Amino acid sequence: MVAYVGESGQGSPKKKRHKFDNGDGTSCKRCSCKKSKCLKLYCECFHAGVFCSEPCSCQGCLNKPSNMETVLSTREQIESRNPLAFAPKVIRTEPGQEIADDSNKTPASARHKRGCNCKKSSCLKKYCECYQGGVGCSVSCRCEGCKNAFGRREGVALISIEEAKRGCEEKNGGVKEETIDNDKQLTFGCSSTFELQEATIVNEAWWIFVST
DNA sequence: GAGTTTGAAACT
DNA sequence: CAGTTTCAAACTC
Ligand SMILES: [Zn+2]
Ligand SMILES: [Zn+2]
Ligand SMILES: [Zn+2]
Ligand SMILES: [Zn+2]
Ligand SMILES: [Zn+2]
Ligand SMILES: [Zn+2]
Repeated sequence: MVAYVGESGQGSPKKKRHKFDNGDGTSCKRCSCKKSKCLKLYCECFHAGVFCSEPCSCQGCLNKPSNMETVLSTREQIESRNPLAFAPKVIRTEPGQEIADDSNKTPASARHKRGCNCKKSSCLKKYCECYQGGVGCSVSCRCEGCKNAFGRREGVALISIEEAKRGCEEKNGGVKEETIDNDKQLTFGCSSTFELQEATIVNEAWWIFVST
């Protein structure tokens, strides 16, 4: 198995530099778990793959080098249920170019791994993991009323025309009328709903915008 | 510092 | 899979 990344980790570059130096006390704070014993993903230290250390104010902590066996086995247990449990929350491409780039591109280089599920924060507070990570929301997010300052979730997605027609036939009894306008716009309606679908050509293929 | 709000993680 | 509970951080005062 992979060597556990401890506080004095041998694999990590030995940087003593404090991540957050506000200059006034409220800095470099770590976890303050009370019930999880720092052996569940609730604990940010455990979740980040590091042992608890000096700045932590946890109670009944078991996330220590002296408890390496339990830490590792617990970690593997959780990882077996969810292989992405300890993957980086945010995937960044380059340290420099992350913000102020893609306004409406779907791929989105820097994104949260599974997206957020914010209901009340509008993704504009650190309650939102996307916002906290400094990345915009993406199609994998299921946030409501997203106002993420780093980029809002796209309200639309692209699906292939084949997929759209298939859904139309399965759920609505088939495609009703289909018209092609100068090879530029394709329109068809679903039989039962009369819902009009408009498709456009992107990359030599028909695509339909659907709200998400 | 105490109390509230929030959404991920855990549980059923 | 969905609904509920638990949890610790973010936030407010
Ligand atoms: Zn902890
Ligand atoms: Zn800790
Ligand atoms: Zn701890
Ligand atoms: Zn969010
Ligand atoms: Zn998001
Ligand atoms: Zn969002």
